[in-house]
Amino acid sequence: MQPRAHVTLEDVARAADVSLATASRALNGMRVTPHLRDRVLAAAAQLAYTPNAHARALAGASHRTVGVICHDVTDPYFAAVAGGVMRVAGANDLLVMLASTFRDPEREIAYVSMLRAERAPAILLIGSGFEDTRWERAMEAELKPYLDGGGRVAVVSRHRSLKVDSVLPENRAGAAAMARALLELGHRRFAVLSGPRALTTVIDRLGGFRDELAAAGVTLDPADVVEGPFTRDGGYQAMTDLLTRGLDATCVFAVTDVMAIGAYAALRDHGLSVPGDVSVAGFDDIPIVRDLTPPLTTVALPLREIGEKVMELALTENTTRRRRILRLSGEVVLRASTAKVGA
Amino acid sequence: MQPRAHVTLEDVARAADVSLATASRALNGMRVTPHLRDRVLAAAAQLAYTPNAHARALAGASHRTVGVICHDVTDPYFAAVAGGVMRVAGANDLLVMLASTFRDPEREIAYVSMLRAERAPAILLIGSGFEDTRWERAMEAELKPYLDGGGRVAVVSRHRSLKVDSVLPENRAGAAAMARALLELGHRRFAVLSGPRALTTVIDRLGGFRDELAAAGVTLDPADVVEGPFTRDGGYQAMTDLLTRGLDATCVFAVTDVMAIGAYAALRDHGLSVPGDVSVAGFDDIPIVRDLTPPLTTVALPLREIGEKVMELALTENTTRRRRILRLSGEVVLRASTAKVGA
DNA sequence: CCCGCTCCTGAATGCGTTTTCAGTAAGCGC
DNA sequence: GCGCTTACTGAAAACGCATTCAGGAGCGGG
Repeated sequence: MQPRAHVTLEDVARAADVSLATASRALNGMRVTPHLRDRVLAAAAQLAYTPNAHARALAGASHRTVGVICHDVTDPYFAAVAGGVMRVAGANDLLVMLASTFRDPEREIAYVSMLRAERAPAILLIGSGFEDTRWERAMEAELKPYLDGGGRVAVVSRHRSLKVDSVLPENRAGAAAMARALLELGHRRFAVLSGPRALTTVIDRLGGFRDELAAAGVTLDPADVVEGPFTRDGGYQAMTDLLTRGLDATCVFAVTDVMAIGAYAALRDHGLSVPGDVSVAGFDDIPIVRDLTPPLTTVALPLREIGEKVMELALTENTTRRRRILRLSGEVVLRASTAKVGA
Repeated sequence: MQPRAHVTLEDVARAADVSLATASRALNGMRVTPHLRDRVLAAAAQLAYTPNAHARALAGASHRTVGVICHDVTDPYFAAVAGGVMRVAGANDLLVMLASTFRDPEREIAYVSMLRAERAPAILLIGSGFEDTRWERAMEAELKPYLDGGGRVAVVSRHRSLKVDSVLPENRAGAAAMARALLELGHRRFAVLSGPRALTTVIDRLGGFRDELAAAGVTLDPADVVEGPFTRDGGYQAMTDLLTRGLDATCVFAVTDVMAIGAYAALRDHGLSVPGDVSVAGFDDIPIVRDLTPPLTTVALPLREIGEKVMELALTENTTRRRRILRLSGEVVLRASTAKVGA
């Protein structure tokens, strides 16, 4: 009763009593006598035939499975971006091979290699890269032959480290705008919850924030910048460190919403209220932050659009002479987590 | 300067001056004279050779890309489960083809078909199915030839609709336990924020909750059960409906944490406090709910483990005579969103 | 010193499609 | 009715790799 492991085109051709070539053409909508086409289609349906994508890819038909590599599928930031990626993929009948590195650079490179083996026509890298470390070199070495082989690569937030088409949130400008907004609320003493300093995203957000403060004559003491991983617990830990050491600031800027969520928890555990005792601001505007109490002031990035754009970048030919860079700006959204000083 | 589109095994063999067969064996770690093996490996490295996964799959080597279909990549519930799936996939050198149906049953079936074409050795379906509708019939029809062809299917929360290996949260028992916990707090008048009633998950959670109340002599008026999509906005809308129509209950049970988040927002917008004016309970224990204000009382499911188990199910041969069902129980976690009545 | 066995190697085959190429039947104009 | 073009069809090659099969070299035992 066990049917053949797989129904092949040959089975369909035989059932329809035509040649392989004709069956193939009928199934692919090329010109075939209606009479024969119907017979082939009927046979295919009857046998529940599904073309073998591998054979098809081998034989030269373009294949429709792109690769996406992210740091952590679990992260709300990525989830939001992935939403955009998936919508565009779905609209183009593409399948997405998704890999989560869980922030292990070694795995990231291994995944590129696997995606290369799959002959994915495009690879998307989502999440910020390291600035100038051996990992980025290795990544470039891995990507080079892929690009040479006609593969397309598009990235989010890795403009510095990788010279490929990219979607780039205006991290620097966004952080600067946030600095201005906070200064306007009267804040003068700041603390920053920073992510790993080697990440380009951190460099830009931190730099933009600090420079804007400096322009207003406010200096950010390096001791008030605490570093932690880009996670909720990273934010919790960083905020706790700050509190233990004696927090002097009236306002805390977390370079990431997810870290801000951790900061909220740490502050609550220390009996401090937001924004009563200290104002908190984040960056990204992941969906959940508007449902926090208080809703988080943040730099709103068009997360879903970022995903859509990076996928579109990977899907369209680059006709320009240079790599394409799409800069998407963020917008400061003031919510209840930040208050006027003295108010 | 444009290198060959792709370096093939033949190129490597030629460069190493050995036969194709030897090159293949050397690369796959089969017995080959060390001298030759080194030459092949060196040539491969030098040419940046990457085996073509399609050719490999065609030639009969098992291929390592499994398929996962979910309702919405954007949903925190799925993100948490996906975390587990991805960990196990990573540990087994598997690539995951991920498809998000965005709750369109038609797309779900289309994706199964695509995954079938990709000859994925396993397909995972994550998220609850419909009870007994034409979609599930169509799904079964699509899955049948796949299973017959040796494909493996494992699902989460679809035990009724699909007769395949499954991981099954104890929805009914969990909801019953929650009912008991809430009764114990003194609540007698309840409202429920329900998802689409055709979903097995809803049937079980709602049923478990209602039956347990009934057992305690408390009846749940159908008018107090409001239905909405399994989303934050669905919860917001359902809660708002309830409030507009005049909320009589002291406690609201949302069949999903995500819906509870919407309920929080609706309550806040109506100037009601949780749990002062009304207690709220959820289901799932997605990570964010412990950072809500107040932290949400919920039925904690081992989300990541669910993902790990379903992947393991799909990866291991079913040696038993019947389909395997892994029941994972949830545990009521009382947090600050529920209060004693009259306290 | 020869036979037989073991261990490797290389040539050839097959996997399921697409696509080229050649061939055949039909259709058209004269 | 004949020659030419057009429109399909079928046979066969190619895609890149794993693997089977047969042959050859090396080795030990008799």
